[in-house]
Amino acid sequence: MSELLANLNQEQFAAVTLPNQSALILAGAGSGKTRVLTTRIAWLIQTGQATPANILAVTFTNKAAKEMTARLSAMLPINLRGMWIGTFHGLCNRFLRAHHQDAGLPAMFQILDSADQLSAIKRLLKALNVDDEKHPPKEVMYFINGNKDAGLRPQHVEADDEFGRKRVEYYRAYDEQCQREGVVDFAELLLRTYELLLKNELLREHYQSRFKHILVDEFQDTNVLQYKWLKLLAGAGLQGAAPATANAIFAVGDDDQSIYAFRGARVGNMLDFERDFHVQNLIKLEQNYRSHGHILDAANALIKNNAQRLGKNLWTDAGHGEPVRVFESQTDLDEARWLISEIKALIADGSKRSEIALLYRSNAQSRVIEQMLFAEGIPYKVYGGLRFFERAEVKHAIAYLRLLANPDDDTSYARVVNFPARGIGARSLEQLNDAAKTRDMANPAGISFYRAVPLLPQGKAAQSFAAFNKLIDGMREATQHLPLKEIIDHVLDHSGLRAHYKAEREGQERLENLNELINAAANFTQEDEDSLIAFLTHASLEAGDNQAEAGQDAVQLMSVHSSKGLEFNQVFITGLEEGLFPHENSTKELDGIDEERRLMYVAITRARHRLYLSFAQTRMLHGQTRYNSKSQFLNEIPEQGLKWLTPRFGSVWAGDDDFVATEKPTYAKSKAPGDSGWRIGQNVLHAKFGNGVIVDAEGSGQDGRLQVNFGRNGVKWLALAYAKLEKV
DNA sequence: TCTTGTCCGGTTTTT
DNA sequence: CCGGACAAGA
Repeated sequence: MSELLANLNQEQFAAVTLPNQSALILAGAGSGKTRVLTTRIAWLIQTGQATPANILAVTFTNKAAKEMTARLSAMLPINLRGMWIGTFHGLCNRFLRAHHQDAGLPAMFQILDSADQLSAIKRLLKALNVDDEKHPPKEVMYFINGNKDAGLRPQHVEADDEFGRKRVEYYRAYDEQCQREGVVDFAELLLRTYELLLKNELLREHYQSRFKHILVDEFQDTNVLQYKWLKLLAGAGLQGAAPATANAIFAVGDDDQSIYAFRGARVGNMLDFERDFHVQNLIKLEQNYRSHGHILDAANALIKNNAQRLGKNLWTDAGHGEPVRVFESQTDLDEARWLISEIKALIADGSKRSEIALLYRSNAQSRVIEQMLFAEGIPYKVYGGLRFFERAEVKHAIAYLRLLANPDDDTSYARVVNFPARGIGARSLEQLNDAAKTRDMANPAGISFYRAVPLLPQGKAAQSFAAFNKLIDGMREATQHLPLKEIIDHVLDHSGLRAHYKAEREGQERLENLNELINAAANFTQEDEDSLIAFLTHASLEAGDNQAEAGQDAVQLMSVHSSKGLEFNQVFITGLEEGLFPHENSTKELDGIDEERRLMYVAITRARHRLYLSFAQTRMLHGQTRYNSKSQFLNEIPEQGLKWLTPRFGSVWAGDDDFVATEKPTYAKSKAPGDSGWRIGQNVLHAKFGNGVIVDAEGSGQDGRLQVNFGRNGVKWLALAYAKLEKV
């Protein structure tokens, strides 16, 4: 016990040993968050306050869940089975597999990843003859997911115009299609689980009495539905305050690191949680064990510019360390050249390449840097590309496997019915689609492609489809009792995938990936479950690491978003320019700049010993040279902690108007009425609509109109002469 | 039905 | 500028 709690600082200790009540732990970057979470679980068990079966620990990424499990098994000499540790989606999947009947799902239900979902929606819209100019599939997808993430079914969505009604109709049709095909998308995993718990009292009470301790990692990233789900599991009721009988939720999060609002995360959940669960135990972990003082000072000073924080200040006893280095270059190419020389120097000084990270706001920025690293022969690894299970050839193989498990999965059917080519084109598939829409009493929603084949009028197409069905059935029978690895091997041969890629000139790499799939299957061991289903779930839920060239000591390139949770000895934050970081699109969203600033905060706090910030005066973007001014975030970091590597005076950035250029500059769009001081991106307050941000403007002075995004209150055009707007 | 050209659009990402 | 998505020829 004392061993368990040894070496915790005062706040960590307090958090770990809190009494059995809900608590919110504000854990700053590098403050030992994971350690507190895992030690808390171990402590609850060791002191006899909980059994493993009483624990539910939920994270956002598989990586975090694995890390937690690994650390726990190092701490506890007991079997961790019975404890539910996993991602929101993973846990919901587990729940739905166990209660698929109550949830109205087939035992073999398949999980659609985002790409599958998009193609399912495309197929649906095509079948409904929807004009995809007016309703682009991507937007329909965002609409559906946005509503599911908020816990809303089609009947809950209000639509006040024709356009809105149409989208709700598509949402409803999409849900019907998924139901018929026996597939669920990511958001559905959560929503289905939530709804089942809501309506089934027996199940709800069972899980409520089981999970006495619910622990949540990265709480600031939860969306509306995830929070509702947690409340339900905790027995906290849906409205208002939780009763005293509610289970304890131990939430760990950092509002300053909330960078996923764009995908539905709601920081406000932290405040709601405090209120709903009468949180008396708010503990701040502010001692940072990662970075030197100057780096933390920069981070603290920057994030102070955000309003609406829960408030937190990182400190360290590791000393000031080195100043933050700043480099200004003429062009993006110069920036890359400087990066290379600096990296070479660091390596020459004995730094490991894998301890050097190059961060950027958007992935497109990596190209220039990559090219130069490649030319110089410096090993590097880019994160954020295609992942293993997202590769086309792997998805094809998976589609065949899914059809073995569930032939009604139309997305998979459509994907491979003509791959490799079997003379079944778009025309034939359309015919089949028509046949599948046939409704009768037995099948009010229509039937799947697979089942529609016998309904086709005799002809060439009907024969081709029948042959394909036979192929699938044949493979299913032949592989029925084989181990997973041999199932896949059989499918690769009999589907013709292997032969297809063998014949292709550049198919070598794809073949290797298919073999890699067999390897993955061979290493995949799942105890008491149907191994094929388990493997398919694994493929959907854990897309697999990016092209990991394991073992190679390489410089790390990634977007700021993907750097969250990681740390490096030396960090370069590149492209610190207005329009790029902060990104220009962010100015059009409510609180957009604040989220960009949190992003910058995340970036800064990745660095242990040395932090570099760089920006370029001109940058090639979309084939055009853009002239940007340096990022406002640079101005928000106090000068005394900075060390400029380039001279500051004579900089062309003395003022935008003094700009001297040989080419005609293309400024970032900034039209605003006259000199009134209104500008795009400005935050404003309106008596009726509340807080908003200016997105567009026309006219000038008192004749001008401003377009303002008021978030949930909509986007409005306001005439300056009438509307009373305050700058915030 | 499969290959070649043109057009468009272009943050961030996990599950 | 560069890749993906779709429309016209072999």
